[in-house]
Formats: sequence, C-alpha cells, structure tokens
Amino acid sequence: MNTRTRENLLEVATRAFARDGFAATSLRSIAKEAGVSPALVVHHFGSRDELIEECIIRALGLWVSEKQEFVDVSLSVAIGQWQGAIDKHGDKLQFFRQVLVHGGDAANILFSRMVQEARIMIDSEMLKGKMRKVENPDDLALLMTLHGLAPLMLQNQVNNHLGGSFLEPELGARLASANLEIYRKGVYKTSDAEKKKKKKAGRK
Amino acid sequence: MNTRTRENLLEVATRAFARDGFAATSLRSIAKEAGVSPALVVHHFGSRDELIEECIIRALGLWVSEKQEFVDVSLSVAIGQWQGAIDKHGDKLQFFRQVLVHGGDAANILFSRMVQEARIMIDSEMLKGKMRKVENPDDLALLMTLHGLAPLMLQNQVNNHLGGSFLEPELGARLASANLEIYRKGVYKTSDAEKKKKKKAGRK
DNA sequence: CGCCTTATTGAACAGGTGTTTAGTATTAGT
DNA sequence: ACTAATACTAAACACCTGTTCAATAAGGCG
Repeated sequence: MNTRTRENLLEVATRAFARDGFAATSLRSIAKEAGVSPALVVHHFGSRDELIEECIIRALGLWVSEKQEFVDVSLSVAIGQWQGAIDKHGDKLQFFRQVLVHGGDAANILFSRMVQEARIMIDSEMLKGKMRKVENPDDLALLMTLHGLAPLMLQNQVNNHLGGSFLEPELGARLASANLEIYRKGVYKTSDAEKKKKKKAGRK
Repeated sequence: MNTRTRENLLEVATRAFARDGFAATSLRSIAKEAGVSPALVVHHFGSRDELIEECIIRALGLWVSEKQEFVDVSLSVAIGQWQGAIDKHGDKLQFFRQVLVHGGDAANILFSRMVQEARIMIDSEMLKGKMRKVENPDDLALLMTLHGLAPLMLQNQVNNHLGGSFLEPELGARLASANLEIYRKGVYKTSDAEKKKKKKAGRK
C-alpha cells in the first residue's frame, strides 16, 4: 500500500474541508488540489463519504495522540481563551468547526468529549478551591463548553461585528477578559433576600 | 402579479431551507414540494440566489414587523431562556440558524442586530439596578449574544449529549437555570486581594 | 371580440457531481 | 524474468444542478 500519497490525500482533503466546508468541497476539487485523478481518491478510500470519515478519524486521532493538547484546548475553549488555542491549533479548530456544522456521529462524539474534558477541569478547579460549588457541575460543564465554542461557530459574524479578527491578540484578550469577568463576578446582582439565604446555608 | 403562488413559494422555500439548510436544498426540490415546475420559481425570483435572498429579507421583515417579538427573542436568547422563545418562534429560529451557518451579509446583519438588542437590554437592566456595572457593556452584549446563540447553533449535539431535546420544558429549564446561576454568582471565586480592591474602589 | 401581459409548463442545455470500467504503468514477490 | 498485485489514469456513465427557451393557458383591458 502506498502510504505517502494516501497520507497526502488526507492532508489536502482535511485542509480543503476545513477551508470550505464538507458540502462545498467536491471530490474532484480535492483530487485536482492534490495533483491526482479523481478515480485515485476513490480507489484509496472507496467513496467520498469514507474519505470524509477517514479525515475525521485522523483529525481526532492526531488530537488525542497529542493528549495534553486536547486537554489544553478544551480548557482554553471552556474559559474562552481563544488566542492561545488558535495560535497552536488553528487549522484543526477550523476543521472541527466544520465537523460540528456538519453534524452526525462524529460531531456528537467530539462535542461530548469536550464537555467531558470541561467537567474534569471543573472538578480540578473546585478541588484547588478556585471555583465555587455549583448546583450541577455537569450542566456547568455543558454550558462552559457551549460558551467556549460559540465564538468558533460564529467567528465570521463576531469578526464582522468587531471590525477585525478576534484572533488578533488585542481583540482576543478583550473578549477573554470580558468572559472571565462574567465567570468571576456574574452579571446579575444577587438580591438581598438571596444573600441572606446564602449566608444561612453557609452557616449550618 | 400573482401574489398567492409567490408567497406560497416563499413559505415552502423558507421551510425547506430551515429544515435542510441552504446547501442541501435544491431549487427543484422546492418546486416539487410546492407542486410547481422549477421554471416557475426562477420566473418569479430570477435565480436561486435571489430566492434565498428574498426568503431572508421576508423572514427578517416578518420578525421586525412583529417588533416586540424580536426584542423578546433577543432577550430570551441573551439570557438563555430558550424554551419560551422556541415555542413561539421555533420555525423562524431554525431558519435563522441556517442563515448564521450560511454566513454572508445577512448573517452579519442579523447577528449585529441581536448584539444591539442585547446591549439595549443590558442598559435597561442596569438602570433598573438588576445588573451590576461592567467594565465594557458592549463586550458583555456580544458575549451574552454568543452564549445565547450557542445552544441554537449546537442544538443537535446538545440534544445528543443530554439524551433528549432541550426544547422539552424540563431540560430547557435546567439549562436556563444553570445559565442564570452563572450570570448571578459567577463560577470562579474572587480572590481576597480583588475583593479588597473592589471595596476600595466603591468607597471613593 | 381581439390584444397584450402574465402565469405556467415540458424539454432541453451546459455544467458539475460521485462512481465505474477498462486499460496502462509501476512495483513486489518468487 | 515472469507473475501477480498494486498505483494510477482517461473516458465514460448516470444523475443532479441551475437556467433558458419556446410554447400554451389564463386573465385583464380596450
């Protein structure tokens, strides 16, 4: 088996999918970009769908094989610190964005895994005393993952709104710090009644 | 001009786009679903792209013409109270989700308008004393919009993760309350040093 | 009524899609 | 060196796409 052209094909395809999305990327355009006939890519992968599947498996595999990176990114995502994560993993993130848009099993697995990583992070932070106790940590993990993924899913609209790329350090930092501010102090004032209740609960 | 079939065409098309997305919905499938020849829809709209454009304009127009509803939804979105918003505007929300995925001018306008509505809401809440003063209200509006849109963009993955639809009252309420908990109390503990700083600032 | 505009259609076109097939190189094994 | 398998391609197939064109039916208007 010729591993070289196969791997190259996967690389080119992943890049194209990340750039233009699955729906807008034809098998023929991938073949052309790789300097190869369309028939060859089906010879190697069986069909376009299987090529997509292999791209996803490979991307996920590459990610988890660099283990710590997966945790790093999940963490960055969860607390909205995009600038660091994207610098290191920009291409992969764009690809996973397309996976999430595309939906299906892979998207579900990817998403649940990120929630799971966020959950682990929360436990660790709570143990370190950096995070307060919350009602339902699982729901918090889900929400923080959602909050973290939102700027990735809506990056074009965010960039348009800000009149620049939020990948630029200044803008990214501003967003991250605003997010952190919410996570630190909240935004709604706690009513006096609830404050008393909280004190009471803490005393017992 | 025959307004009836035109309006019906727009309705059918909008429904189809909301259901399957723009890329996966062909002009022919719309024509078939409307019980009409493909040539007729191009006769009425000029081209597929113009049909899409008119669908978007119409959807946006319908929304803002029901003025208060737009504000209502923006508000619900901003504070993550999806169950009410989706009950009333489910179809429209699905359509706008596709618009946001699709990107382009319409998506940018829609997004910026939601941020703007969130900003107005924030000012109002701050005036009522329900919200604390934040560093940068514009950034807060952006973030709250992002947080609100995230479950819409990732609804399939969220549903899969929760093993049900977050449109069901119980799940929706759980998510909304968890979100509100974050917005009320935050998640990270404020360090003692920062607490003192805050007091000092408040005193002057 | 006839006339003109509009609504509507079936058929065709040109182009793109994923996939198949038959054939030719290239390589590996014995 | 002969054989078998693999890598690779050009051409074709069947299908789907948006769009055009010529033709027909329907209505409004004088």
